[in-house]
Amino acid sequence: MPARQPSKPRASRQTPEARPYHHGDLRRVLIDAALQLASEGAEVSVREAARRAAVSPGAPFRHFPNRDALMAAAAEEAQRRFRSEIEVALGQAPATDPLGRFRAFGLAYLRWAMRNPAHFEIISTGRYFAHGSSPELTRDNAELIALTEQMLADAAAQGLLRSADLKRIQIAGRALVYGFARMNLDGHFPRWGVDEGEIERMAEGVIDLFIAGIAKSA
Amino acid sequence: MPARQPSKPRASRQTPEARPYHHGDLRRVLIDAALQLASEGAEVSVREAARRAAVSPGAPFRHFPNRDALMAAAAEEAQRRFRSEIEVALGQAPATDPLGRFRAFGLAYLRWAMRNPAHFEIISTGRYFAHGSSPELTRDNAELIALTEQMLADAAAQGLLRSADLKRIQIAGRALVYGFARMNLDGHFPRWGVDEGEIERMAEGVIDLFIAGIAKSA
DNA sequence: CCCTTATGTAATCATCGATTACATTTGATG
DNA sequence: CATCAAATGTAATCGATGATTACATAAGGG
Repeated sequence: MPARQPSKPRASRQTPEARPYHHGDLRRVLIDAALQLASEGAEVSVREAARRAAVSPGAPFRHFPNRDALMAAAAEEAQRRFRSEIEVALGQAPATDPLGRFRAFGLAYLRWAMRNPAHFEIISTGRYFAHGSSPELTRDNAELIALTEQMLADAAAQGLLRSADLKRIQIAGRALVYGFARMNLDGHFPRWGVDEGEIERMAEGVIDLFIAGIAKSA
Repeated sequence: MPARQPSKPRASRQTPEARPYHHGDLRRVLIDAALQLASEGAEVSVREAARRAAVSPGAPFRHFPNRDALMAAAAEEAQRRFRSEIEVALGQAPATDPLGRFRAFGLAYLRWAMRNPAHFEIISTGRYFAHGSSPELTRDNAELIALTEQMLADAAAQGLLRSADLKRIQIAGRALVYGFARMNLDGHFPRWGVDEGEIERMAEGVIDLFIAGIAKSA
């Protein structure tokens, strides 16, 4: 090991490989490590995240009271990315076409879920941390739901829908998209997933089928 | 402890509380314990199942090579119950009405999933054991899927469907029903679950909406 | 400068899945 | 019966994990 002067406490200025005692932004690094582990298909453990951050196994507990809190923080980060992508997609959809916006929303939703399955699972499953334990996640999700309700209300106002039961349509739409994402996650799409774009095309087809089903006339 | 005659090897005939060395049907008891644990919301551990069977922590591994194998066996048992209930429902639906059978199938599927959420998860999620590791489960599931495909083909043959893309309809239907079940599982139905039947009524409504969407005319 | 607070380490614990060596039963075969 | 091999259960142990505790080190404000 490199020579260490015991009388000089300023460790931050030591040899290059001498890591300073304090990490800098361990909390953030742990969240990133957790998301990274998940996306690699590995199971997320606090210790492995600590290992990746080159820090002792107990260190993470200075930033998170328990494993669930780390997962909740990771979920919040993932949700920010998810939501950001959806908002970009909606920003390109004309406000005058509510069903078009509905479609764009569903496409962006599924696109992200197909490409970030592990992160989607962390966000949605409530297995890694207690369901209502993250107000940010709850509020964020409620806002997304409110968005879709607004689109359906607009569509109904323009007389575009066959049924007036918006609640039912909204639940069905959520179930359809959520179910498609989870089928992908849970391995229910066998080997026509060899073509990367195949699943995403099917997602598009399913969304279009649904919209055609709720839209007035043909 | 009760007197024990060391010269008499016939342990099965001892005092009432003296458990025989061999359990009798440990394999089955372990599977039931696993399903019981899951339905109680507890996480299933091999040790806890062994505890409930009043057996040593190593005993289960005489019947299952590892935890996943136990979960797979539990999944197979759950799938039998699931499938049995669906077949009963289909037995009461007239063969001449394919869309009615489709509806009955979806209702039975969701009814069981709503009432046995933990077991539904074990069957469907592929998190407790490798996905293709149970041929029985795979085959069983494929048969259920084939059932729905047949219904849709019959409906198309009778000219009941608006679209000829049966594959797309079938995937959408699966996603819808699977998504609804998983939303319930993952806690996406907040507190209008207080009324027990409320969710099941919503499930019915969603299925009807879907069928109305794919059926020809109105 | 000192002292409080934040943050990291080391050591330790209980639980879990899994393996190994050993003990007990069962049941087939002679 | 008697014997022995196979099946099944136990005890002890291992490595990994989440979590806690006591202690060490750094940072920053009086």
